[in-house]
Amino acid sequence: MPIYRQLADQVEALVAGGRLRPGDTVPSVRQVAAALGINPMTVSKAWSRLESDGVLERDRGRGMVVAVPRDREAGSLAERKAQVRPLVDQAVVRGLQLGLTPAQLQAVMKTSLEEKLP
Amino acid sequence: MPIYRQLADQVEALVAGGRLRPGDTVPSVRQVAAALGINPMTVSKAWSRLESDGVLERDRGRGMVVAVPRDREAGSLAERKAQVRPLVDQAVVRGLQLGLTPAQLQAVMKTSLEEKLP
DNA sequence: GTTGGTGTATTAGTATATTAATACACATGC
DNA sequence: GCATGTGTATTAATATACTAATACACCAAC
Repeated sequence: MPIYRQLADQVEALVAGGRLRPGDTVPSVRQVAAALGINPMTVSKAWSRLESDGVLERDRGRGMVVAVPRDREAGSLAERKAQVRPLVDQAVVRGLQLGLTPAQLQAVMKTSLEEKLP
Repeated sequence: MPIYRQLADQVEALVAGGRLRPGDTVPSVRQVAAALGINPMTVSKAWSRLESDGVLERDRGRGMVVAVPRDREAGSLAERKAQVRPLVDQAVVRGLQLGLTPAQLQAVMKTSLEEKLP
C-alpha cells in the first residue's frame, strides 16, 4: 500500500473516531516528511486527498486543520448508506467465505466500532 | 477496477452466498472471454486468483469447479475474525466519516447479509 | 493418433500509479 | 522589506499493474 494512502487512512481513522476534533491542527508536511524520511510531496498528496474528502481544511499560512463535518455534503441518510455499502459488501463476502456466520460478522463490526470510537 | 478483479469478485460473491455450490462448474475462460469480448488470459487470471483463494479447483481437461469449503474453515474462529477485521475497519471508518451512527452501520451490514445469503 | 475441449506460461505493449527534486506562491511576525 | 513558516504546481524518473497475442501442455472421447 502506497505511503500517501497509509498516511491518509491513519488520519482519517483518527478523525472518524473523534480522537482528532474539528479545529485541531495536523503536523506540517515537512515535519511528517522529516520524521518518516520521505518527500514532503508525498505527505502533501495525503493531506490534499483528505482535503478533497472534506476531512481537512487549508488554513492559509498555518497549515491543515481538521474540518467541521458538514452532513449535508454527504447527502441523505440513504445516500450515505449507499456509499458505505460496497465496503460493507466486501467485508461480508470475505467473512462468509471464511465460514463466519452473520452473527459473528456483526460481532466483528461491533468490536471495530468500540475500538474506533472514543 | 480491473476486469479480472470484477470477474473474481462476482464469482466469489456467488460462492460465498451459496448460489454456486461445491461441485458446480464455471464457464470456460474462452466462453467468458468471447461473451465479454476480452482476452481469455484476462479471464484465466480471475479464475487463477480464485483457485489461489481456495474458491475454485482445477479439474484437468474439464475446467474449473467450485471447491469444497474445507480450507476456508481452517484456522480458529479468532484467526478468521482477524482476517476480516481490516475490511470491516475500512467500512466502519468510512461510515463514521459520513456521519452514520453505529446502529446505522450495523443495519447496513444486516441488509448486505440478507441480500447475499440465499 | 486425432480432434476438440480445458487452463496457462511467456512475452510484450500499454497504461497507470507512486515517489521524488525543484521552484514557486502565499501568509505571518519581526 | 525580510526571514521563516505554510502547502503545492510542475516535471521527471521509476515502479507497478493490466491486458493481449502467441504457443504450449494437458485431458477426454472417438
